[in-house]
Amino acid sequence: MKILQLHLNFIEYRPVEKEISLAEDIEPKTYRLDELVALFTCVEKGDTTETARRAIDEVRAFLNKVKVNRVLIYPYAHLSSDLASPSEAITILREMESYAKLLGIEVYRAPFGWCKEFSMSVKGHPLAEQFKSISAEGEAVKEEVVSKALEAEEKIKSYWFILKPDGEMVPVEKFDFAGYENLRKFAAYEMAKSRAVHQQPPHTLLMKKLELADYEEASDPGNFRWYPKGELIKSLIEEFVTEKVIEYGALKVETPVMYDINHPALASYFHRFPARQYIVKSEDKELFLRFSACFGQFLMLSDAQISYRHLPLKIYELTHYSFRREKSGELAGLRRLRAFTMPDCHALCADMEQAKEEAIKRLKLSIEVLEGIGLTRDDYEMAIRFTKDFYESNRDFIMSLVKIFGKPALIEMWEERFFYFVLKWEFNFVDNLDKASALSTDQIDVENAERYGIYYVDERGEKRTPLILHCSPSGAIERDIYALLEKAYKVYKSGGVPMLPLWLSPTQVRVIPVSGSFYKEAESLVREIAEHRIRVDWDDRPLTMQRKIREAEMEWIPYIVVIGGEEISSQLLTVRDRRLKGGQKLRKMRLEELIDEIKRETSGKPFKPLTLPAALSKRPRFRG
RNA sequence: GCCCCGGUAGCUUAGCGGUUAUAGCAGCGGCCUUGUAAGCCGCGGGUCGCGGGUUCAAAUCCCGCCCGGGGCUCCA
Repeated sequence: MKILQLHLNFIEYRPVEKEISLAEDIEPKTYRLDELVALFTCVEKGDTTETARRAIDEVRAFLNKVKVNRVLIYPYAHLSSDLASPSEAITILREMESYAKLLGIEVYRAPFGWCKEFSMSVKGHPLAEQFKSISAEGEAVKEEVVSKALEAEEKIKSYWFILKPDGEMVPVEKFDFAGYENLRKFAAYEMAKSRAVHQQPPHTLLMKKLELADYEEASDPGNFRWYPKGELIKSLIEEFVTEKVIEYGALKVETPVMYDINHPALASYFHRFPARQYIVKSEDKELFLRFSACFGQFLMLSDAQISYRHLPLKIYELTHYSFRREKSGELAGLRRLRAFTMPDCHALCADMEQAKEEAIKRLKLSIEVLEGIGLTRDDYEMAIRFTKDFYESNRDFIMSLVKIFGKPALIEMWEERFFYFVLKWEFNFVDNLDKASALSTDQIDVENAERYGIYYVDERGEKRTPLILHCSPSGAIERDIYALLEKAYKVYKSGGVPMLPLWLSPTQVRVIPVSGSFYKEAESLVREIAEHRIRVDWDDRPLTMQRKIREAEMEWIPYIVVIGGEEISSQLLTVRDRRLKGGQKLRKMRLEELIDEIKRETSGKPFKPLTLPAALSKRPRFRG
């Protein structure tokens, strides 16, 4: 017996005409049921009333789980090629019905032998769609989940290890995590993934308080608004990542954000995860919003003429945005969004040797990028995932990844390949709630070149399929900001002073005149500093100096310069340095020294002006 | 999507069946103006998330929806 079990919002069906003479008598009107579990049932040769009862026992366990007590038994022959005879089938279906009634289930049965039309709405939770195969012999009942991805997940067998930089591979349960607290948390999160935390993630409070970003109720959940300061930080990181990837040698392109659901090259991708897409209905077609830059770039590459001389060929796009309609309960501040900004760099490689060589370069690139953004190796943990086959023939390569990273890494090894890649690594940030999320990642893809018809021509003039690496050197930009804010909060929690890297601080220098009589001097100081491409502003509001300093500190401003009579007569500035503690906070320095110090510390990083007025009295408040 | 928790002024919040719904910060008006984390006085400001219901009476109780947080699950 085969049962397609669906948890429904509703179903409507209408018997249209009898298909066989044995068909049951019934009034041919429209029947409707709400909030139920439908059992599309196919009776096979060899099924008995015993099979029927066992099937209902199975179903009842599920009903308890989803707290539903209404069931529709719907004869559905299309699930098997080994059907029982109609008379047997009717008997068994009736047995299911009466046994279910006996168990106190509210049960309905659609008529057998009719051609019926029906429409229904299936619920969206992971257990809503299940396929059951109930055997006649009474052996264990198999339960399969219909979604291909979930099916793959079931088959997957993972073996977890810690790989040390010296090359030793230790099963996770035998590894001594002393001194590797962060790695322990990461491993625990990856392997168990169940942890009850009832706390607002700290970064969501900070993103509002610092006027960086906020929820936008008028949009879909997980689509954010960005205030001027947040937009500045975000676009600075975007530009930095882009500069680094271009320096690495990638070709920067731009591709559409939406694609035709019915395009042959994309259909298989789309239909694999239809519930995760945003759909846009246009005049005569349906389009889905991209969840990564893969399609656009692959379609472009499949039209390109590529020679082995061009390889490795690197292509890059910064997606504004990528869309993933994550389930509402999965969204979390800037950590998990439905619309996010994702650098995506692919590399076509001639063969595995070239792919490995290139992967090493990209690993180093990713470390540099995170370092530049302000995350050191203490802030993230490495995971490497691969198939057993790949491991056996590429041990040295895997070791070298860990050696470059320089800390023990979490290893997940799969018995067989069910994704499109043979290896992938990630850097994962562990936050204040002990949640881990991936930042940088790279994958070795052995499948998509063929699927998209991407070829290169080798030395002998023959068409060959390249390998494709998929790398995001920083991960989603929003997630980088999440990591910076969570890191700042960690510092704060342990008694330190939270701040952003100088090159990302919206205001780098705040000038505060001691009183109204020094506004002129303050303004000209601001002009002078701004000429050096430093983000400087000044507090011209009618408040006390103490108050202005307090507010500048609450904005995490790295340098606060107070200007009054002393500074003007001595030609020395009094600079309050956020990084210093207590009595040491105040430094006496010449203007040129301050400028030099800032230029030195921000060298190699992009600069953008803050799009807010330099005079604070002219600034609106976006929040509180 | 399901389960649990929450939503009161721009922000943080008191009130949790019974006068005209608290307060601080912010905003606006005025006063005050020299040394490193909150100067003083006054004035505005509320569809108590939205919709429905129960009640003589609802911010308060019930139902549905929206938004946020957490969990389940998932992350191509």
